Amino acid sequence: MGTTQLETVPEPKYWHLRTVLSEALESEFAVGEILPNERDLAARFGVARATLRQALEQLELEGRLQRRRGVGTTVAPPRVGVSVGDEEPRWPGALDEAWQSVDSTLGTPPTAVARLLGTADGEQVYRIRRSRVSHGQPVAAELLCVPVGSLPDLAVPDSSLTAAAQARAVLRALGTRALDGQDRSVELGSAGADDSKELDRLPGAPVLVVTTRFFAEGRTAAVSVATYRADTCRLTFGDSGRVQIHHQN
Amino acid sequence: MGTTQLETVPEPKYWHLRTVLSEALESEFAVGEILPNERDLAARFGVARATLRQALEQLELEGRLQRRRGVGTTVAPPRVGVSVGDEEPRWPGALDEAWQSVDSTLGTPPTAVARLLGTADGEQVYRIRRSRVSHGQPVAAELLCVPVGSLPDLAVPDSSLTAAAQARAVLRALGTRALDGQDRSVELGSAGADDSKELDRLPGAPVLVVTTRFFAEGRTAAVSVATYRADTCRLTFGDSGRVQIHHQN
DNA sequence: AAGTGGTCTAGACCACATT
DNA sequence: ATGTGGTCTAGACCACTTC
Repeated sequence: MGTTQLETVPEPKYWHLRTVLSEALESEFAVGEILPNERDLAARFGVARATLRQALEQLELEGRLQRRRGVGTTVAPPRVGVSVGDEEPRWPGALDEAWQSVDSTLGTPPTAVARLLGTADGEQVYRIRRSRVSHGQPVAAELLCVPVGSLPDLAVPDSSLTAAAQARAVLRALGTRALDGQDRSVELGSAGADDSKELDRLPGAPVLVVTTRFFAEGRTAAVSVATYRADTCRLTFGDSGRVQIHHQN
Repeated sequence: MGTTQLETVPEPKYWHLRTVLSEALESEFAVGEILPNERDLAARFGVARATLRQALEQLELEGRLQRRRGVGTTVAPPRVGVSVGDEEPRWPGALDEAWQSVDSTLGTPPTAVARLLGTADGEQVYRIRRSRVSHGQPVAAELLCVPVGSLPDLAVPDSSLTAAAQARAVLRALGTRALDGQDRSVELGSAGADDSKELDRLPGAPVLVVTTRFFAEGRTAAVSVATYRADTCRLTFGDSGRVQIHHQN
């Protein structure tokens, strides 16, 4: 077994290590079990710790491992399927959703969001921050921006209201309007300082960014940017959330 | 400007560097422009090359940079929006799609796919590999598996047919059947040895894995696993493909 | 206090593309 | 031949959790 290494096209050590560890995870470890620490593992495989870490990072990116500073490295459970969007469009804040409002302010949107909304520079929007929890773990953080002009019937928020109450008021006002359609995109991103705290991860952690535009009366009435933990989540469309999907090689 | 560093909660160097570089990219560089090489940049910022590389990796993950061995680091264009799935389900291989069949074999599916198909161990499937090109660049590689039993009318392939012709025959046969529905999920993965070659990336490159199940006559008639380059692609649902979305901070 | 993963360093060599 | 990014090393120290 020690003599298998003469390959015609020698792959990088960390990649080979990843494969070896991957197989070991399937055959010799149970979900939740803790692995030996990095220094021991590196010594066992005869590589520098940095090289071992490169392999672990790959496996963590694939959702196979979970690493926590001060604690250790554990075998991750299969990713949870989180349903994001069905066939028919719906306003955010519909009752059956798993979102919880954590804050609501009045201010200017991030420039990327302003571009999607088509708002003028410095135009005010309601900024609602929500978080989504699944199986007791935070899985997503969202920033929902609604131009003040989209909700003419809503009184400018009273400072006597709690942030959560303000958020509810905005969502309720949105729900009364006719929704013409919506739009969605998914891309890879990395958690900023704020999101990473909400998601209980380090800054820079990989996230799946789901951007949704809501259309009403010929314009973009709201934009939601939701960041999902890429390590623990599998986004599902339709009703595939019920099914187990496992990692590929 | 050199004295701004006394922070109450000092963030990691590589993260701070990422921010600095990110701002420089927006203000001082044009798309396609090449950055100074890593050794120079590291010296300029007074950090080790490994630390600088950590910052560059972040920016590459976010689709802001593109690095090519032997060439250099360039400013990446905005991610291209690739449409994946509309409202109504449709068999793969419909005419308007941008997929190109590259191979077709008869064999057993990967275990993860077998689980989704509900096939018995060792049951044979048509395995079709396709690739998708957008703007002259490969953006996705797909493995489409169809159990032989799903297409009773199709003769077992003749070895005289080319792989592309076999693939067409399978897709055509699929298209004649009634499609009851479909199912989709998106998750983060890393490119395997085979996919990474098709996508023109190094093994381990981040990819968005889109898994689609096709239902017909009460069973899963086909499963598609498509891996999209996460660095260059933004997956769109509905008709958001027309719009520019830029990175967040 | 001890043990874990996270950050950082300063160097070396390799694979690849270009000249 | 040169220059680029990619891999790897051996060590140090830090931040965090747990005991």
